[in-house]
Amino acid sequence: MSTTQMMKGILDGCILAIIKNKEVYGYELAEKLEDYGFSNFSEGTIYPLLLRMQKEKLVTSTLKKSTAGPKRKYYRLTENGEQELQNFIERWEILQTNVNHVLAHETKKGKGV
Amino acid sequence: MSTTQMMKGILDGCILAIIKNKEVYGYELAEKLEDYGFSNFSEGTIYPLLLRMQKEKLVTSTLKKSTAGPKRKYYRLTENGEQELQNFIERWEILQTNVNHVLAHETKKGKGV
DNA sequence: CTCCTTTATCTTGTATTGCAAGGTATATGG
DNA sequence: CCATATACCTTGCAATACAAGATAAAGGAG
Repeated sequence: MSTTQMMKGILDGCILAIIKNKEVYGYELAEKLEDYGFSNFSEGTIYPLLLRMQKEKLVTSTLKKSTAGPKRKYYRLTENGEQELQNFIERWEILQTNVNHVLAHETKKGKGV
Repeated sequence: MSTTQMMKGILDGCILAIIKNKEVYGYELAEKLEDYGFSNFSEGTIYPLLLRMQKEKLVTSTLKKSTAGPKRKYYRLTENGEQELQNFIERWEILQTNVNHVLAHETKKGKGV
């Protein structure tokens, strides 16, 4: 059991949520996720994931010049992506409900963290 | 993105939580998890997971006769298992906080489910 | 007794996905 | 030309959920 495993299938949703608000590029996205508290994850995670999401038509990308390096690839949500984000939110809420229900089963015995 | 992927590393914690309260056997555990709302998962998920947890010394097992079939293997938490359950709860709370923070970023735009 | 159903466990193989490690490309400054 | 920072990509590995199928024990029908 590790934090790694708990991220499976959840990072996707978080990325969709961030992109929805405004165009972002990969490097920037990684920084934002760190700000949100998702630590210890590398570019080896984020770039393959973005490419996968583009292949699934959840996002589109546009190259734009940067002032300080190679071109940035900005991502934007497609309609499919918005739908998928909504699906993720619903699944996440159900998951939270179920897991918290199971844990309440345990913490009711008195183990306030 | 699927429900399957979102379960990674989370099922472990839920199982530990259920076992903590009272000895249960695999088949029974599967039924309980379904009651808690975890649908669509099979014995091919639960038995390998229980064996893995036993190998990691998180649980111990005892065989007991059943009135209606082969022997049942009852599982019980070890001290390591209790510790791991506490670790899981902490990780789960952090994950919830982070993901909900990201989603608030999105839902603030007005999309009440 | 033999066959079938229900209960209960285990094994094998596959797909998904997070991540470390390492590689490539562009702009600026010495 | 070379070093550094920014930015992106590829390869290979490890963890794990699950479908499909095998095994085993007990009770009832014929």
